[in-house]
Amino acid sequence: MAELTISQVARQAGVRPSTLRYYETVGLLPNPKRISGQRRYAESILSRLAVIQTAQQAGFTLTEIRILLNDILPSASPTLQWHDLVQRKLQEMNTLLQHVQHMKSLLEDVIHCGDVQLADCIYSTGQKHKMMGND
Amino acid sequence: MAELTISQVARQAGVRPSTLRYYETVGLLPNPKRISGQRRYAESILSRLAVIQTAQQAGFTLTEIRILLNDILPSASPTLQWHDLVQRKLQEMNTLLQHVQHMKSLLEDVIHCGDVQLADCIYSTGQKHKMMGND
DNA sequence: GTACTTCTTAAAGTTAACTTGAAGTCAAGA
DNA sequence: TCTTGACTTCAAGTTAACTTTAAGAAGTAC
Repeated sequence: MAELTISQVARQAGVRPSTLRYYETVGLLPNPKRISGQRRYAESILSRLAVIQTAQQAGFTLTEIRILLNDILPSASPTLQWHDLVQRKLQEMNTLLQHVQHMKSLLEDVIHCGDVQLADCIYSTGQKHKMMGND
Repeated sequence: MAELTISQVARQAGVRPSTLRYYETVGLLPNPKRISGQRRYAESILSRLAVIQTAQQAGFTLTEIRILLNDILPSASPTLQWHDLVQRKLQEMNTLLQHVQHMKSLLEDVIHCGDVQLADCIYSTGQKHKMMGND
């Protein structure tokens, strides 16, 4: 089984070596084997990194991912905490989704302002959205 | 016409006094009149702040808002730059929207993982989404 | 006149997720 | 042997949008 240097792992995972060292310091990656001081990784690190990236894309913070990887996944019965975490994150995503959609409609409204009293228009658009309870 | 202290403005606008001072230092607010060293604002500051908040909710950064308020709005023909800015921001919002929706579907997929090999499931869910070009 | 509140400034702290820089080690190649 | 390239650590820098802190001044109430 091939052992990978930090820059090989970095290239294959699409991150920088410094990112991997950083992940190590914050406890996201285990301390790898060393050969004359240099890190050597098993290939399995790549799927761990993929999990991290997937979780990141799903909106988890690195702290949450660390908890997930180190505390929840290795535990005997991860179900409860895991589902709680995902459900909570799903809630956050829904809120964020509404927020983004609100931003969009705000922009779409504002783009129909004439140029004459642009500031006034932005102001009244903001007020209108406030009225609509879209905040 | 009543003149407002910084904390009155702050309360009415729903921000902290320190935020107003900060806005002043970054050029978002003009230097207000002083009475024995203390800031006094005309009520019109409130609609300017509302414009700032609206623009912020629309996803503009403070730097963009500063440019908008100081450079574009006071200029004779703001049309082009203004529309460009809003269109670009609308693009960004659409991208963000897709991203958030992607996060959601990722989470919804992952929540259907059994507990047995959760890490594997997250990994393969991530791969699946990669395949779908949803990244 | 003193206690209290609100204001002032300038500088440093906060958060997340890294990145950059400085100074040094190590192994391989010409 | 000398150079080159990749690695090492640790500390500090980056970005955005503020917040906090410290130390002090000014106005108001009693």
